[in-house]
Formats: sequence, structure tokens, C-alpha cells
Amino acid sequence: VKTEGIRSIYSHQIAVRAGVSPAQVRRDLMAVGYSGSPNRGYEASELLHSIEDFLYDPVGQNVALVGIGNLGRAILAFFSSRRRRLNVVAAFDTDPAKVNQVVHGCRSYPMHELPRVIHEQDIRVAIITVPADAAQGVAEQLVEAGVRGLLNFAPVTLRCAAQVYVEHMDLSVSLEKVAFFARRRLAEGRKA
Amino acid sequence: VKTEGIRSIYSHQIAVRAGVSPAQVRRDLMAVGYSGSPNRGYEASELLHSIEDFLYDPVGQNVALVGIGNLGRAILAFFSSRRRRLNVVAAFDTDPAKVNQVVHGCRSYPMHELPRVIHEQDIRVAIITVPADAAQGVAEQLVEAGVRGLLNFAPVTLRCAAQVYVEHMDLSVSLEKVAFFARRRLAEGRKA
DNA sequence: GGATGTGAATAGGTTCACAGCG
DNA sequence: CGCTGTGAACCTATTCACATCC
Repeated sequence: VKTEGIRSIYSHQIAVRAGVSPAQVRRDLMAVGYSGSPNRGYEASELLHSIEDFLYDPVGQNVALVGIGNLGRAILAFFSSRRRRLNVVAAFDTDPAKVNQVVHGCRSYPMHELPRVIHEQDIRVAIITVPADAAQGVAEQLVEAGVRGLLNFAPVTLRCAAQVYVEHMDLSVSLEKVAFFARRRLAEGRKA
Repeated sequence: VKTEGIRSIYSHQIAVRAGVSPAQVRRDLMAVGYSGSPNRGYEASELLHSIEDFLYDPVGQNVALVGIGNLGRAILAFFSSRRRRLNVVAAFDTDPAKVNQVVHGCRSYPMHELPRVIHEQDIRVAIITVPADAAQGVAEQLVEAGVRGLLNFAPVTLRCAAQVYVEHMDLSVSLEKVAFFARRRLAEGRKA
């Protein structure tokens, strides 16, 4: 989202930028509850404000990360650069060599401090970047400590209580998906 | 997928492992074209074989990665460890200090060699881990060179020809999604 | 005229439910 | 009996189309 001197914007303009249909945009904006005017479209800053009200917690959320490997560190770096409503405020690892330091602006703790830190910082969202065989156990510890949303990078499907929202980001699966559909498009292209 | 001494398996067993419904499993297996027998279920190794035939290119695919930052390196490390059908065989970056070396088992090249390497290695899938403002340009270079599938980690929506399959992995968006639904579940939990 | 908001139609994907078979 | 394969019902999400307003 950018403020490039634009005051008002029409649904079809938003549509091409997001790569979706104008009807889609209008219906989604119905959901957030902001109405534009037919002659001027949507007033940009007010629209943004409405969307933010709809999406975000009034009080910024704290996030934890478990697993300070290559991927974990990359993600910490990614989020440390751009301050946003969601802040990764604590990282955990089993390796004693990796804990009690500051990694990309984020304090790291040993696993046994996880429940205490989660409670103290009121963390309800966590990122899992541990090896596959440790993921389910970590997830259970996090949920036990009060976390209600998980972003899982480990290549296993986590089994959690229904009240926990789990988003699975599997690099292998995604890449295979791309390879699969790319191959398919290539085949279609040939016969068309 | 694991070989833990299991010969045959029923759809509902697959279902709980994958966290989906048994009907879903059966319908998906229809698509790959493998039929189980009612009394024994699916014969594990044959099923795997059929799925692989359906999913994968007979000849292993080569993959390129553009953007050797923190995230790029983490992904290289991730794929170097586990040899699979998809191999990341080339990495690219604009930074002269990062090119012409071997990063996590993957050779790195300067950007201007991209078209040549893509052609020589017959690469049709690429991973984009460059900053947001460079992503669209990189995508165009890749497509121009013959790539037909993109896995994009940059926080921008890429605009590409229809014959190119683009998968967008946006860490920020995913994390916000988790935070949003976690909050929602929490609210539902309270009133229920 | 051109854009919005929205009911109605449509498409896509999931679940139901049952015939058939071992 | 219990499981598979699959037509049919169902539900969600997208798109169409049009009344409405500036």
C-alpha cells in the first residue's frame, strides 16, 4: 500500500494492482464496511484507516519464533527491518549456544523459559521454524502456554485443538506446486 | 510420506494424518487415477508410485534462485540438505561480492549471466527472494529467459503473462492472517 | 456517463450417501 | 459387514448485472 499522492481511487484501479477483478474488490470492501462514493471512488486514507481497523488488533500483537536456524534467522531479519503492527519479540531454541543473545534485534531464550516469556509478553501468535520431528512437540508447548495462532514452516501437518489457527507454509510443497503447474501450462501452451 | 512397515492403508487413516476428510482423500485419489480395493484399502508402495507419476516430471527439474540475502541463503540451505526431485542448481544476485561462489552447495552467478545459465540448465522454475522493488524486474528477466513457474517471496504482486504460474509466499501477509484468525478464534472462544 | 452496492447467477470445491464388491 | 468409487447435494466464493447516485 502506497501513498503516491493519490487522494481517491476506483475499484478497477485497485483491481489491476492486486491482480483481481473489480467486483471482487467491491465485495471485499463491503466486508470491511467502508463505502466509497460513485463519482470519486474511494478516498484513499480513509479507506486505509477502515481496513486497518478491521484487520488489526487495536493493541499491537507480540509474536514469538521457535527455532533459530537458517530460516528462523532469515525471518527474524525480515521482520526486524520493517516495524509493523506485529513484532517478533522473543525467539527460542534448544541449542544453548544460540540462546541469551540478541538475534537481528530479537532476544533469544532457552526452551524452558518459553511458558514464562509467552505469558509475560502476552504472546498469542508464534512462528515455528524447527526441524520436522520437533515441530509437533513445540506446537503443543506453545498452545499449552496460551498461543492461539501458529505459522508453521516445518514440513509436517500439525495436529492442534480447533481453537488454534494453524497456517502451514511448506517450501517443498509450494515449490513442487509451482513446478507442477508450470509443467502443465507448458503442455497446454504446446497444444494451443 | 513414510515407510513404517505399512503395506496397505485406508482412506480414513490417510485422512487423519493429513487432517482432511476421508471423502476428500478418496476424491483426490480418483484424480491421480489409482484405485484401491475395498477389503485391503490402498497398497502403500503402489499408491506412492502412482502419485509420483502424476505429480512429477519424469526428468528431474532444475530450479534457479534469485536474491542471495538472508532468506535466499536459508532457502538454499533448506533445499541443499534434502535432495529431491527439484534441485536448486543456480543462484543469482546483483551484488558482485556474492557471486561466483558456492552457497550451500549451489553455484552463484551475476545477473547478466542469467539468460545463459537458465538456457543451459533448462531451468523452468525459479524462486524470487529479492527486495520488493526489484521483484517485478527480476520476474520479467526470468520469464524472458524461459522460466514458466515462479515462487515469489517478495511482498509485491507480480504481473506476468498468463502462461506463467506464480505462487506468492508473503511472510507478512501470512503472519497477519494468523494473527487475525487467532484473534477471531479467541473472541469466539470467549462467547461460546 | 461512469462508478458504487448488492441481489441473483455461476463456478469451484467439499461432503453426503449409497451402490457395489470382496 | 466395511471399504471404495462416484453421482448428487451442498456450501462457499467469485462474477454478473442492474438499480442507484453524483
